[in-house]
Amino acid sequence: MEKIEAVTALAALAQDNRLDVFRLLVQAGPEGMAAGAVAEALDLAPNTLTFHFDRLRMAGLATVRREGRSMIYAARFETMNALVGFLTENCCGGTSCAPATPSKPARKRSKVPA
Amino acid sequence: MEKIEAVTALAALAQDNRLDVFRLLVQAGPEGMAAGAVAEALDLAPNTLTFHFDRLRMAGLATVRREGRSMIYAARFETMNALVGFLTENCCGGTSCAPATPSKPARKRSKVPA
DNA sequence: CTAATATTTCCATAATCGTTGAAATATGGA
DNA sequence: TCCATATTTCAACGATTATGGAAATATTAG
Repeated sequence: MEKIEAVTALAALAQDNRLDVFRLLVQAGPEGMAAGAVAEALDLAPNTLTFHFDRLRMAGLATVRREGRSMIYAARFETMNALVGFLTENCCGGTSCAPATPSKPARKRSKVPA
Repeated sequence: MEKIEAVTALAALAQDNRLDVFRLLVQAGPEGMAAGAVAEALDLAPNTLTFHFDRLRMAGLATVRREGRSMIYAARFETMNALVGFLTENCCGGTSCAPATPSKPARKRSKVPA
């Protein structure tokens, strides 16, 4: 995942209501969930919800499909996985989130291995 | 990690320059890095940098200490680790980022039966 | 003390954000 | 067809954001 995609995905999740929406979609699983059901579950106005869905979709974190009168939104797990991967690789020490690569052997403190 | 902390941390990382700053701090390791060094490395104005450092600190993603005339900023790996944990737990299927509730082994395409 | 360095604080500004209300669009049913 | 349902689009608004310039603060050197 590129940095710009990561920033967009992070921004998409960095909002109270939108994070709730995404969590709900995750819980709903791959089958997804109708916009109306999300609106009712989270008590959000339909137009506000459309705004948040758009953000999630532009960030690659959700997909839509029409089913009758309803729009069914579903989480894109692949993107979420890539985001977590990006954060782990780029914003953590390495595999786990440990202090990164001591460029030279630390003098004062001895580093705890693993 | 609470949801509100996660949102704050996500917002702190959801900005181009700030993500760069944090990544640099991660690379710098626990010893941290002087504000001026970050400014030079990323070509950012000192006041702009202070603004971004503040965000990172308020999100618990960085710490400061004074060393002579310099302010040394360091990444808070613990918070970053907690954030990744939050995302994995709450925004993914479970341990990894797999589709939640695989009630059935996902055939090619099945219409919603409910 | 004064001067230089390193960083922060203050004020201003354009841009973006999240929400609302009203109107528009799409679908399915009588 | 007309009507109800489901969702989107549009226009507007106050709030927040990221950045810039100028001035203030803290520390060290001379």
